[in-house]
Amino acid sequence: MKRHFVTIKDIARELKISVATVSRALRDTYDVNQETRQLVLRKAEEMNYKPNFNATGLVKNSSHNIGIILPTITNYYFSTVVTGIQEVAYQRGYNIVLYITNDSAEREKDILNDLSLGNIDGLLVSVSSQPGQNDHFEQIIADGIPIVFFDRVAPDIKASKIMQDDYQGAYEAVEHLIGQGYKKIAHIAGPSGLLFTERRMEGFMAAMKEHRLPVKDEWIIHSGFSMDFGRRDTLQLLQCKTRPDAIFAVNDRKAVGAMLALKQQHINIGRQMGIIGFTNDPMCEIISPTLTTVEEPALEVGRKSCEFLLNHINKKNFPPQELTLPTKLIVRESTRRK
Amino acid sequence: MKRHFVTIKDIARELKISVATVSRALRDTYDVNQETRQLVLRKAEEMNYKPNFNATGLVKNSSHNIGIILPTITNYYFSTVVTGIQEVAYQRGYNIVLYITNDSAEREKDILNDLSLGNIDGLLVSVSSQPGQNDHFEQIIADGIPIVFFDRVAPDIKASKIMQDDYQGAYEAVEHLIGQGYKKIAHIAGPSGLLFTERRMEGFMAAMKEHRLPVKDEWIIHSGFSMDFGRRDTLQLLQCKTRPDAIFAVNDRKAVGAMLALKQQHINIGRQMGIIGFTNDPMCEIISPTLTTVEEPALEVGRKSCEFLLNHINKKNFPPQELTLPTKLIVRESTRRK
DNA sequence: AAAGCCTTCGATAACGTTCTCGCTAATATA
DNA sequence: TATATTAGCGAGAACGTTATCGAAGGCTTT
Repeated sequence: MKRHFVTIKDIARELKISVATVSRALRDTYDVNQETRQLVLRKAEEMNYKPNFNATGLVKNSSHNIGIILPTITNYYFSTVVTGIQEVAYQRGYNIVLYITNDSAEREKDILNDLSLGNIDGLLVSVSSQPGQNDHFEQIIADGIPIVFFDRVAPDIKASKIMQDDYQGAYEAVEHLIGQGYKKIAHIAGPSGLLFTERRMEGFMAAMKEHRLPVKDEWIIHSGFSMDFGRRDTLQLLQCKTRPDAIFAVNDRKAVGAMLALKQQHINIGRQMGIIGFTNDPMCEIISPTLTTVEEPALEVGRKSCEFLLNHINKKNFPPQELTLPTKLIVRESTRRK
Repeated sequence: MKRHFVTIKDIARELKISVATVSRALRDTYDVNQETRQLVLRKAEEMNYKPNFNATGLVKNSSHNIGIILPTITNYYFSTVVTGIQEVAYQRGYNIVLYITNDSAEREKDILNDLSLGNIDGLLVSVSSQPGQNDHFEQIIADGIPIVFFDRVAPDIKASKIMQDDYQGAYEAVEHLIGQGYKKIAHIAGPSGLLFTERRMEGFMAAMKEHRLPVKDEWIIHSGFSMDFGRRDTLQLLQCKTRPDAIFAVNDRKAVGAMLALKQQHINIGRQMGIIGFTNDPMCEIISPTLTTVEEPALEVGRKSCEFLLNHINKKNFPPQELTLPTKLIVRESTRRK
């Protein structure tokens, strides 16, 4: 029943050298003869040696675990990001440990408190959209645990941040709408206080200004990210004194909510009201008419975030960096005027 | 920079007792006076002591990690299951380690080989749908690592298995179709060799037989789980000598694929052809007409799987069990004859 | 008063690895 | 030839915890 694993002791005994030499041979080439090194490597392979993380962790004070804190994994974007993270973590021999906040700032704080920091080498975080102080993150960084933020980044913290080009993506989205002949463009946005929400807003504003189109205050609504908020925001837009003729939604879920509301009101999507989303969730192709959107490089965001974090963990003095990945406009039926 | 954690040594020094006593006090009440025990517990609380998993793991030969092997997490069912698993794992102080196979039997095998077994206390598995031997799982179980299978279980392995009631769910789905007046019912199934695929097939057959409805061979198609397979299967069904008037799809994705194909062929969904799926993916309510389906208790499957696995890990001689959770029919527009 | 039994605790050895020393032998420098 | 330097390696401590063994002290029983 009880298994026994091959240890460096076994290798040392077989080769009649000391464990120290085996240890060195398996890691650096420092202070060890190339020949003995080869000998050890071959023997290790032959005996199917696998390092014991508990032992290395105990002396190195590390765990080979990286934590991911995010609002949810049951949507396309986040589950894809996690897939990307998993890909590189797996390659580099790290485990990922998932913490799901359900988009609650309080739960986020609880997790951070419970978190036995000794059990985590680094943290990948996408913050909750609920307003809240972010000083608990600062605390953790001060404790020496590196954090990389992705997508939903905390604006005022000095740490690496990976995002898609929200400004540019929004700009192109709105420009596309304008090119299709829409003029009165509304924006149903996410909660304020989130960096990417603001960037998309700025991209929207810039495009409108560039084409000298007016933006009414009533055309801009901040609310949550869910489909239902999209629906509600849209119904509200329909009450405007000057009714918009197109909607730029902060994400696909809200765009879909908007479409559902419009269908219910028998407003023709495309002709009477153009809709564009953000993300490129598979549901864009399921809904009818199909939804024009801005594709986000979710997989790549995941991969890069993880790579950055591992750099922070393994290289001393890897400075915090921000990385912005490009987006891509995908035109479908919901913005076809016809 | 370098943090220092509170250890049982520190507690021992403060209390002027030995580490052995502290260790005992923190775990069992065995061989330790209630008073000293209380003293230790209070001190530990006060000093904010957190056990070092590397140290316990080293002596106990465990890791507090449980592995999850599954085809993908970018769909509603699996991401929800993972959420459920995470919930109970988190509660019980276990980390979860994700391995994604992309539904490839080969990658599954690779992962199992790479898997440093010393680094995993147990495994939660949903097998790939590609045909392949499952003896590598047997090997791992023989090595003393418990496995719990969920959803896509390997039929011939002696281990705990958590599933939804696929037979009953399918039975009710088909009975619903029959109740709506459909008589020529086709089944676009998953790949054969998977237990739940077979169970749904059996439920389908039983309902048809019960109501004395004939089942043509050409009405049954085995293929993959993706939307695109659903589309292709449906186009094939439309070529049948006797065209079916309803389709029971093995999951929602295939059902949606079927709907897309039907829409493309201008066949009215509901009136000319009823459609029912399985899972209750959120997209059921997005597509038009909305999709009737059988809801799976994904979250509960995740929770229970994890609970079972932790039992296997922590209790000696916890026998392998099978658990079947109930499903629920959800009627929407795609089966409304009107 | 001796013998036996609990109860409670401490000393110490593991667990597998890395790190710090210091030693030897070989080579380079003076 | 004498002295530094260096490459290569081993001994042993350390990391935080649990397990084993036995000791001390108190109690009961004879």
